[in-house]
Amino acid sequence: MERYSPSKIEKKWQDYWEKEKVFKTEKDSKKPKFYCLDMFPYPSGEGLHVGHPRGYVATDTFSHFKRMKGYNVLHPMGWDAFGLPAENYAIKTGIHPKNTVEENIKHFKKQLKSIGFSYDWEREINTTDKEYYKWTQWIFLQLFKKGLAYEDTRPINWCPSCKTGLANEEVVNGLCDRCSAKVEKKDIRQWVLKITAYADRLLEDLEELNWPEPIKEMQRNWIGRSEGAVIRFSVSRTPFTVEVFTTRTDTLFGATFLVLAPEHFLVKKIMEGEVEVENKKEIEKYIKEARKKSELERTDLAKEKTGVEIKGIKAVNPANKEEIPVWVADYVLGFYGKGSIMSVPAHDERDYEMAEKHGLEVRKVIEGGEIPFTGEGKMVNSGKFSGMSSEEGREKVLEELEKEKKGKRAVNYKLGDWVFSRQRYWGEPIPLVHCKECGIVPLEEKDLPLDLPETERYEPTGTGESPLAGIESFVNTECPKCKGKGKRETNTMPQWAGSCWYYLAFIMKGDSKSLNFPASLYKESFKKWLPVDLYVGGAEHAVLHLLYARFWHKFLYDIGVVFTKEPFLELKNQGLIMGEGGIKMSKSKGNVISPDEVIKRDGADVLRLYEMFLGGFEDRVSWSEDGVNGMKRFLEKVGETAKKTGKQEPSREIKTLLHKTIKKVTEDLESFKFNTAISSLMILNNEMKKLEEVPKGIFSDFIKLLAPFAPHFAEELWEKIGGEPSVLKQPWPKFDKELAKEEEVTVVVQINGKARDTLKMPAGADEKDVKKKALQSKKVKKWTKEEKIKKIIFLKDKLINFVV
RNA sequence: GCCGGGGUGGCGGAAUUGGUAGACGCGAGAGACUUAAAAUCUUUUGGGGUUAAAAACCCCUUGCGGGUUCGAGUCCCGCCCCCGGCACCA
Repeated sequence: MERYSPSKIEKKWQDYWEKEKVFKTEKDSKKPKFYCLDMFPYPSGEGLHVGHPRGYVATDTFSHFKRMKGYNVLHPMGWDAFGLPAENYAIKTGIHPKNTVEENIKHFKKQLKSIGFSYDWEREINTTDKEYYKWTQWIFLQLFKKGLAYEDTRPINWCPSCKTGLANEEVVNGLCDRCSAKVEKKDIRQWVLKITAYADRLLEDLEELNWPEPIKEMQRNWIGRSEGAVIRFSVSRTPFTVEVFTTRTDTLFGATFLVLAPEHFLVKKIMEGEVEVENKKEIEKYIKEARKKSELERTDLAKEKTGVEIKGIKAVNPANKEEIPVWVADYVLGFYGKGSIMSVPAHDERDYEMAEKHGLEVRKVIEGGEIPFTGEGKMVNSGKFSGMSSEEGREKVLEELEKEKKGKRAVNYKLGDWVFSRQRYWGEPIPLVHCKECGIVPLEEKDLPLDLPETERYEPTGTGESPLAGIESFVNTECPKCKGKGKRETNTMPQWAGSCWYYLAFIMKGDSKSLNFPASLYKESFKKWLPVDLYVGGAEHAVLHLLYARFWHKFLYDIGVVFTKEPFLELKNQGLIMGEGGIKMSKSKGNVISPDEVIKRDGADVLRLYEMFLGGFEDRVSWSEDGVNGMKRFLEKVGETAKKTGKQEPSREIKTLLHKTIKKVTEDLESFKFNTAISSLMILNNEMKKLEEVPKGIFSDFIKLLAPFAPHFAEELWEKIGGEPSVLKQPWPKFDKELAKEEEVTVVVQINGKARDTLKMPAGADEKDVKKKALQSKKVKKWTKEEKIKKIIFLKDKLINFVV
């Protein structure tokens, strides 16, 4: 048997596709558009492992399918190339990140090309190109001009290892998302984006998105909207009031103490001596200790509730005018709500723990269960509200508070503003100038891009300033407004900035190679191509890239740059590919499989087929080298079938199977069930192979069905049977409903629901005929001999069930 | 603790949404080819029973225990386990 030798034919067809621009997105096309996007990669030094291309293979297969179905498909690729690895490599070796990135991109591109992806490479983008990041800077400036970017010096997350500030989204369980170092709190001057202004829209518009439910849920949780009230407690012997946020106004009568976070402003006043208390030293000591704790330690649920009473002041419960003690405790978080809470130990588990530990009063105000009881019930000990249900009381107490101006309805979010500046080198410079006369002045559009300056020293300073601060020629500039002396902002943008709008750049590239200003140039193309119809990538970006990009898109919508509310209509997450035996692939375990090896040995088509055949697209799956071999055998068998093609008229049986296969493959592709689509192609091939001669018409349709999965081999076979290339430009086969139906069907005969026999019947046979034939069967007679048939259940072309 | 997703042969996984459980692939067994091996081809392959053997036949089987139904992997109730995410969010 002739060996399947992919290396020659794959190169041949890749060259053909490139030369003939087979996959170029059409500019002025009457076809309906389809925008099919991959999450673009960070071009790391290690290159691809077999897990990466899984999503790419799926979108590529899908893009081929859509093109054959008559769509004008935009399927682009680019590089998200700013980020820490290249910079850290530069620190170690002195090689400029620009050079590393260039090398890595070359390698990645070569790898992707060897898989034969149908990207329109003319639209390739790179976030570190000046013509690209001038736009990233431009969008930042628009945010600044609308007051959505502001300077702040609140304590923020600081990674001591990366020596930079981080966004909340980049802190995972108290650890740095990049390097897993313990994140600290540090006061540094930061640029912050007001993503909270979009909280409600980011939440509401999730409804209309066709995204995996877990991702939507993660975004909902991250935004963390809760409705309740802000209640004011006056503090005795001081001019201050303490505000608390609560969702349970109905438990106000049970608030027996107040707790402040160590970061609370009143605690600061005490430390500064503005408010006199009896135990300042004790409080000071407690705060110092709390500060030392990492976020991880502070939020450890198993930890005991610690705290110190602030002696000498009392708060007044606005519900019953009772004076209650005020405590400072680190279980109350400074950054959530008002940084202070009313403590209701009878109806909150954490407050209960605190009260138990420190001997504070527990007062029951809701009936319904064992203390601490957090459910709904009848209100008691609550003055005139006693007797109401907690749901009703919640509203009534709130109304009363509003009337007396002691509180107001409020919505609180867990989502915080986005800490947007980094004290690192390899990112987009922030295009602002600090001027003594004019304050903070934005650069003008014509002065963009603000180039990232050259330097020999990439080392982060650790002082809260970026390495750019040491480059005098960069820092010292003229104020764009008064032309006096100015100093440039030296922070850079985070990793996520470039990926917030890259899907727009692919559209823009179709209009102008160099991404010129102004934005209005691209109006028509944005209208035509947005939103992205299908977006595929890993689930790890749920609250990072996917949230940030939605935020920027909504902003661009507000300022009239784009015309859809959401950027990505449908999202799919590929499941992880594990090593053999379900172990995670990693360098240290030595079980990483490179697609290069598979391609070299078995070819790109085998790699593509196997990536799609291994299991459900969104499921976690394990790689198996034996399984790869199965795909190779499949293609070899297809090659054998091809040799038997002839002019013979197809039989009804093979026609029926073909049309059933067309139906199945089409439907499976539409619902991203690649594994079962491939399996039905195998079934058809197995049947064709049994024939003496394979009718050419049948086989040519089979090639078309195979083409999106194994494009190189399909092209080769298409040429061999005399087809004009490219098979990928052929229309997708249509199935004939009538032909897809079997002429003869297998009807299951059941006795009391148990299958006892099967009958071959002509399709459409009615109950009478089926019953007659069924009762002739020996097996049926055996089971119905003694008993009477009570009931017959009949399903046309499927089953007959005798109940005896 | 809360929220999502799961649990089907030796393995990866199918099952038209209530209708022959185990498609397709891998692996394994037997045979053919070969000096031999690999590759390839043919064939068997959920477990058990019955049988000298085979055909045929029967029973059991989708994490566990109940239920609804003529009929349950699929629906309902109660458990157990695994994976992912969130977690002192007031």
